[in-house]
Amino acid sequence: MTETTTRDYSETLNLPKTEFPMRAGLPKKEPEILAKWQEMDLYKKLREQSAGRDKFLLHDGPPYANGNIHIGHALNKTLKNMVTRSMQMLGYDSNYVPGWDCHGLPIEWKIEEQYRAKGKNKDEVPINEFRKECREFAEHWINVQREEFKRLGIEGDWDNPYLTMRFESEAIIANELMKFAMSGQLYRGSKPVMWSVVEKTALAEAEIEYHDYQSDQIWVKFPIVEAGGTDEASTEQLLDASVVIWTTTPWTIPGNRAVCFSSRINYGLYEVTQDGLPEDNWVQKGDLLILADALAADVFKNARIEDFRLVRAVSADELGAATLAHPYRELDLGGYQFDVPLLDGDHVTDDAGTGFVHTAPSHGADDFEIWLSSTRLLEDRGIDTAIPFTVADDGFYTKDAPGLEGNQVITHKGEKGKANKANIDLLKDAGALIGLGRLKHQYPHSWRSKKPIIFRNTPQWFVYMDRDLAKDGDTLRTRALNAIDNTRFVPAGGQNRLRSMIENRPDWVLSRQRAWGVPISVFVNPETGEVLKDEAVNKRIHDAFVAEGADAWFADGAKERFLGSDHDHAKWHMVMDILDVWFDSGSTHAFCMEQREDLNPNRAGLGGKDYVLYLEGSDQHRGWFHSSLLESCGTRGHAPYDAVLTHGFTMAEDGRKMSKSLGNQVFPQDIIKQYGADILRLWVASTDYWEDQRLGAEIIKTNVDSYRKLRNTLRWMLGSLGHATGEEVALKDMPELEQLMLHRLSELDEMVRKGYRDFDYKKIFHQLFTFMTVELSAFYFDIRKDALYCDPQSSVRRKASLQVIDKLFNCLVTWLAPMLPFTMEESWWERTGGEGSVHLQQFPDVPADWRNPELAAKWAKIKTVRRVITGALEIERREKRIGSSLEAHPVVHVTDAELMAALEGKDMADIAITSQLTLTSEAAPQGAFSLDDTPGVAVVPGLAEGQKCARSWKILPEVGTDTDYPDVTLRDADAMREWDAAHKAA
RNA sequence: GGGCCGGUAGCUCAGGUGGUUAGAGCGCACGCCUGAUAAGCGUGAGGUCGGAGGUUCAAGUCCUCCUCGGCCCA
Repeated sequence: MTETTTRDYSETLNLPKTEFPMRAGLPKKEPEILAKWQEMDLYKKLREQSAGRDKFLLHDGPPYANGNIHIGHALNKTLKNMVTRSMQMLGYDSNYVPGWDCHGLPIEWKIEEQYRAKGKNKDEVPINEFRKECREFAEHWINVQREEFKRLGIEGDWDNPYLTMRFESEAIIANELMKFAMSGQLYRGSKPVMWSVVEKTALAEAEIEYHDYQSDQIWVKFPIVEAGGTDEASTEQLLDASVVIWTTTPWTIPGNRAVCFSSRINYGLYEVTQDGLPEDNWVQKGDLLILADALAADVFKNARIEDFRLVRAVSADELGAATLAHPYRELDLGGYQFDVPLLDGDHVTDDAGTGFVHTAPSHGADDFEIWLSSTRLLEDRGIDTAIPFTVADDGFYTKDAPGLEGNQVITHKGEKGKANKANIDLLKDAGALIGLGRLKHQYPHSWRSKKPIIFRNTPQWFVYMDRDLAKDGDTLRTRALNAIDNTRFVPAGGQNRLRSMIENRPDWVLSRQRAWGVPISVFVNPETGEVLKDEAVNKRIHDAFVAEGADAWFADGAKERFLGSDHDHAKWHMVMDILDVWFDSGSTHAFCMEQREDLNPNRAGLGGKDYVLYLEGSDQHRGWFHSSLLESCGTRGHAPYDAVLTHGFTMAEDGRKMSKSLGNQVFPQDIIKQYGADILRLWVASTDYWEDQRLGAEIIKTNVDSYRKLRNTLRWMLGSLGHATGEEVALKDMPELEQLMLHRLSELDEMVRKGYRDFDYKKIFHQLFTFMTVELSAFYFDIRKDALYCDPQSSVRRKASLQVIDKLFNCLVTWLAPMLPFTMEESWWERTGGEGSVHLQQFPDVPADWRNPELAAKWAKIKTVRRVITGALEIERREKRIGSSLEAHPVVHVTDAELMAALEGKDMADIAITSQLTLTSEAAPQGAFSLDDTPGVAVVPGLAEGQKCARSWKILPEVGTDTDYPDVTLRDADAMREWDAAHKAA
């Protein structure tokens, strides 16, 4: 035996050659890429590149500037970024200007909190000093969030974002408000708000804490004064009866205007049958009371009655038709002569009380709501719908509570005043009280003073929903509903959701009794509620705000300055309320989009070609989508957007809400630090964001795995392309396998473009990912490795493959760039030697002649045959007869003529990655391998004959027949001749 | 309590107008390769389609109820 020293052929192979690392190291790499983008001023290049194109404007909904970003922000901004990047690459000018919401309560709280820590009181600080601190606080968080957003790979005009607190913004917001005033849409009304007597201030829901509190509870009769029974007798019977209510706030009785019942509850007329009651008992034998059946026994117990009987049921119709008298009507106090209607209300239950709810629209949200929504019904019945101001800001009754003036509900120290006792006494005098007690329960308290709060009616500023504007029937509501019809909603369900809100919403309340915001910069006649309409005054206000910000409204001498000399200063009062922040953000289209040259759209819906999209969480149907719609419809007559896209919320891995207490929160900062922003973005791209999504450790891990697979596939392409020369092979000269890949690219191109237009990122991602793993990595690349590594440099097959891989790479990297901007840029730079940016590319034009469905159909057949071959080889492998598939020589029996036709001219050994393969149409012998779902194909496995090629590892009889290279195949011998010639020359 | 939305393998997703044994990728298990190597290839096991009724010759797909979860209201 002679020992042949075999040459090391590996250096003669075109093995993958790339610097692109297998492990990404994204947490370190991404900041470097960001720095490079900054250095090349990518944002500016994008703008220059797309100047003059049709605009696709994603108008940013402003996050609130008061803390680090959370996963919801990350999702939101990432989606927005996928929109802008993809639209830019689809050929639009897709600019993105981020914004921030800066005014409002939460920031005020933080500043107040800081005051408290220093023992300072907000009221002792001049308002503009306080506002300055709020401004600085917002500024700080804007800067923090800006960096966090940039780190996510969000491209936009970060150097010039819009801010609701910028002077120009405040000026335009005030201007928008004054438009509502000038057009008569703004009016002064009233509404009950949560009020702290101690602090003499209105409180928001979030400023309330619930503590135990001992309330006085009373059961009160409201006599029926008008009734409509089924017949005369039943009517008479009702007129002798009373409806009973229960309340824990006796002081609200003067404000009573209605009693609510529910048509879903069963009510009965009950008669007291008890003998021997003391003479001074509040309830006497023969009294007729109407109560919910479920609660009657309980009520009688509290009225100290043991014997009673149900006379008959009382229907909802009877109740709805009846009218009650206020219990104070007969007391001669004046002011309680009005009728008290019975209103059917969903909020009424029969699990506590009497089944009837005392309704004082001045003192409760439910009460106010039902009173307001019953306006028409009440007016038809001749009932005055005015809501009384029964309690002043100091807790004392006003003249609207006749007979009770001088009594206080809550004292300035937060203790119970005499109001409850005074009312209880009056009720006793009137014979209306039937039960009395105390109740310890949870009651709202001010988070600041820890003292109980009350609901009290206060003047507020509203915008009419149903007042005619330009013409009959042209109301803010009808305008908004029309605008909704003309807007595209994705997903479509959002349209109904917004519509039903607009259909049902009450008038728009704009005022807040606050300090940090844009003022309701109007003057009002305090007697009549008339609003001053003077363009000259408005202009002075606007100009001052532009120069000094809205602080100008609160500065000394503001009234004189703005009113000037044309108006009686005694007659007009400055409104010191501020605007609800929803009005601020509802005006972003006015002070950002319309004001910026590079945005101001010529909208498709309005005759132009630009397109405006709003994209936020689905909660914004009630929020930004809503307020922007009303603001724009009120001032411009149409919606500020062409389309509304919504996303769901991010849940923990178990599908429940993330919460601090459950410890199931996921922070974007943590993911970025540990894995990188592209991992987070991969999650966004892979999930169904239209619904709620889940996120947790396992899901992140899945995405990390996907990322690795995707990255390695790219890496291999880059490695192969490391040998590309750019030589072109004509489509018709390419092997079918290459043509097949181009066909697939043409199909994917269509899918990707449609997917981006539909904002359907998960579809794009899943399809591209599956394509890369199944069709590229496991099929095309696996097959072509032999040709790419071993073929001679001159091989057309190899050149065609490199050309196709180049196309594949180009398409994939650009298609994925909106989703994975960092990794695709890294790949792009690796391929181009650091030139330009993938983000400056358009999605590649895919030639029409790549599409070849006939070829695809043929190759589908080839693949079914391949499956049978690999199945057969698997058995051999399991039986340890082979290891590598190159050790095999299967005999493939194809008796199906169609399948056989598809295989015509194909090198099936290549396709099945075997060294040899025999194809025959003869019937297969007994025991040949086949698959149930692939009739007509059977495989008899066998071993490849011949020697193993030292270069390509194929086993062929020809190995040894080349005299120059006796240890390789003839193909490899040719390759070696070329290689040696080239290297000798060099 | 009301309005709207959702619940398909461990994970992420497909499953036009109801129609053969419900699919894919990832993960997992096992095997192969060792020239994509903290990689690549293959095979396999995983689902009473949230639950219960109903319509139908036939339902993951239609209807009703229940349940769990979400957003917005109250």
